[in-house]
Amino acid sequence: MNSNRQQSSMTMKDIARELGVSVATVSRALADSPSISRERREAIQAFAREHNYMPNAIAEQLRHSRNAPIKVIGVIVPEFIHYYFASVLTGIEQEASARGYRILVARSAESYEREREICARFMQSKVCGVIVSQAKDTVQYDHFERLMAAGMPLVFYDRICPAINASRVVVDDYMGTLKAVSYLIERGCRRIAFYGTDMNMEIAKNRYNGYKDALYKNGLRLDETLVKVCDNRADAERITPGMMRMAERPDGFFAVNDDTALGILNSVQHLHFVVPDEVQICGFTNDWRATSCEPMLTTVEQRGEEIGRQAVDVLVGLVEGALPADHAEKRMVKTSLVIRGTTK
Amino acid sequence: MNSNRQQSSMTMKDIARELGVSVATVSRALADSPSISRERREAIQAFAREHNYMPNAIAEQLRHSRNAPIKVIGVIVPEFIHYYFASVLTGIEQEASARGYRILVARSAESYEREREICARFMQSKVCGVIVSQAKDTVQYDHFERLMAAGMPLVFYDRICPAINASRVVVDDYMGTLKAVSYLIERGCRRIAFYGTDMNMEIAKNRYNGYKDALYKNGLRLDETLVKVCDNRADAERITPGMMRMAERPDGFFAVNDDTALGILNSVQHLHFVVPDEVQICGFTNDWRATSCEPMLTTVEQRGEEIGRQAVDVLVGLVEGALPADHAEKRMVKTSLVIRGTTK
DNA sequence: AAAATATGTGCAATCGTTTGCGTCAAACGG
DNA sequence: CCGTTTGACGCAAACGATTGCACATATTTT
Repeated sequence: MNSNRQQSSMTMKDIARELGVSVATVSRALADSPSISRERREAIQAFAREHNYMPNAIAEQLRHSRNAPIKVIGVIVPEFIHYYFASVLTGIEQEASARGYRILVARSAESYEREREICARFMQSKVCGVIVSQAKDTVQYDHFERLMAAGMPLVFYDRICPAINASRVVVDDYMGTLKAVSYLIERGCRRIAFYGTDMNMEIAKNRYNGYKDALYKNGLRLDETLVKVCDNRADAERITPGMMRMAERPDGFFAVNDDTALGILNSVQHLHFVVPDEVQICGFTNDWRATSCEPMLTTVEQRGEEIGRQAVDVLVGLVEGALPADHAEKRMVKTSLVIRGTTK
Repeated sequence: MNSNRQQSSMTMKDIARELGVSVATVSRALADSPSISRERREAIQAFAREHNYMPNAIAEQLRHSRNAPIKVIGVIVPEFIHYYFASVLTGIEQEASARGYRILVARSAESYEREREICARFMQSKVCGVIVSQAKDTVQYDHFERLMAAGMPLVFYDRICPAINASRVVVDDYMGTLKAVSYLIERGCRRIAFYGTDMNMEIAKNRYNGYKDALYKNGLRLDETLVKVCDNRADAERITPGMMRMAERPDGFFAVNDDTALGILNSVQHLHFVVPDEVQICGFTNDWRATSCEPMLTTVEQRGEEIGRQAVDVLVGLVEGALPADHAEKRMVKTSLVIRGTTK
């Protein structure tokens, strides 16, 4: 119905025509090439500035597509509203922008289907690489394999894909959990419950192993009745009362994320247990809510921003050739335990 | 040091050479043009599929730059980790992706300087339009004006720029606040405190007006000692105790966001006031933490996703010409009051 | 059998830049 | 005064895809 937008496209051709020179001269003048006479150069630059000429990035990219990479990174995030992913995204944006890259962002909504579509779109948008954390849903990896086969640099963060030998940046789940559970033991806990995610995600296994090893190293035995698949608040509130009514009730809880930990906290308080005197609780992430409960939550700081920055660092290395194309760089970011009121 | 990436670029030229035809024929064959013989067409298509050829988006865009817009939207967000902005971003991504657009995302970190740089980068990335919520820092608008002067469609959300007559999608701050404060009055509050942001942001004024009008309409008078500039938890915890020790202490609080409301809740509980019996509290946003406090927070649902979707709808309208280029579409998204435990 | 019509292809220009190479004039050395 | 160097610029090809037009065969019409 309506006319199309103008987008104020002043091109080199326009400048050339206006100043009666060739396009090549304009190009060189704007690139400050010494092979153009001072006067002309300055005249052209002045003219360009006045009419605020901006080079057409599309054309530049097309021209350079043989050698220079397009500085756009595709980023796939399961959800924006989770504190952890938002902080990773912050780190990614920060580092990318510092390195002169832009980011194309998409949300998988934890769905394999959407993840697939996004990969396809990234592929044909000619991004220079992809940074991704898998959807929970994802159990087949054809889309990632297709990217790799096409030579697209790929970096996983957090939720990695064990079946694919790609670069990855993860938090040190094992040590983080081991230290946290050790701390609970040190503070007097003897029966520590573990609320974890479905074991098909790599991070779930590592945290579980950290938990087990902390127990063993401290001479405690593993009681499987204390291990539950539970990774959200609602489930935690459903399961916890039963746990607390066991003959030998837990005196400590470790949860794979703060949402779950908060559910536990709420549950035990409703049952009139005193935290941390009777029950101690430790979460994982250190999100917003960890400081808005009473008492405040002891938790493992997951350092999302650092993970994001590292992911970009690896990807840019791959893209610019600092790292061999087929190299799979594996980095681990250290956690730290943030001690607050839910532990003694 | 290392060789450059391959990105497996199979071009039409490659197909043409391999099959001994011209590039034009390949182009037409892939476009399913009937002017190419059946056999050739199918042979070419098969070959392309097998070698998974993907059209070079860059080249396509360059070619179409005269008439077809580039389907990439630039999005500027102050912070990713705030629940509200994360939900707006979710809405933007969802609608954009549904309409076949991709989003280039950047974070201003509440800084005017960064906002400026981002605008410049978006400009030369040739995005088809920009969706932005201003940084708190921003008091001059030259960067936005430059975008508009260049004919770039621009849509503000949430924090609009009153000095610029651009399209905008905002939440109904006035009515949201009016309804919330009216509800507090209905539940028995007579002295309601208002914690608001610095009044140079449009949303702050509107919420304040909603507060005032709710008071007047219910025959209460405005007491300026109950109005504070305070928009975060730390400040709320600093200010609130003083308020509660006033001769005539407030019996209700309205805060411009949930973070602040939670600070109030925490403060008054430490002073051993019972919520909601002695003090009632209402926030604004309905973020994650609103359900992880005790009692849970009554708050105004801000519907970030809807705002994001509407913003994309307006922008796409502008880009594709459904709306006149110079039209400034102003939309308002209705809020709803979510009643929980901090009110009677 | 000549002319008109299909049918299937290729040529070349185009989008906006970049860049190797050629050109042309002025200046220089001898 | 002629050959060579130098400086300043233009020509044209290239990046990958699209498309109007021309061209060459076949097929049909008079």
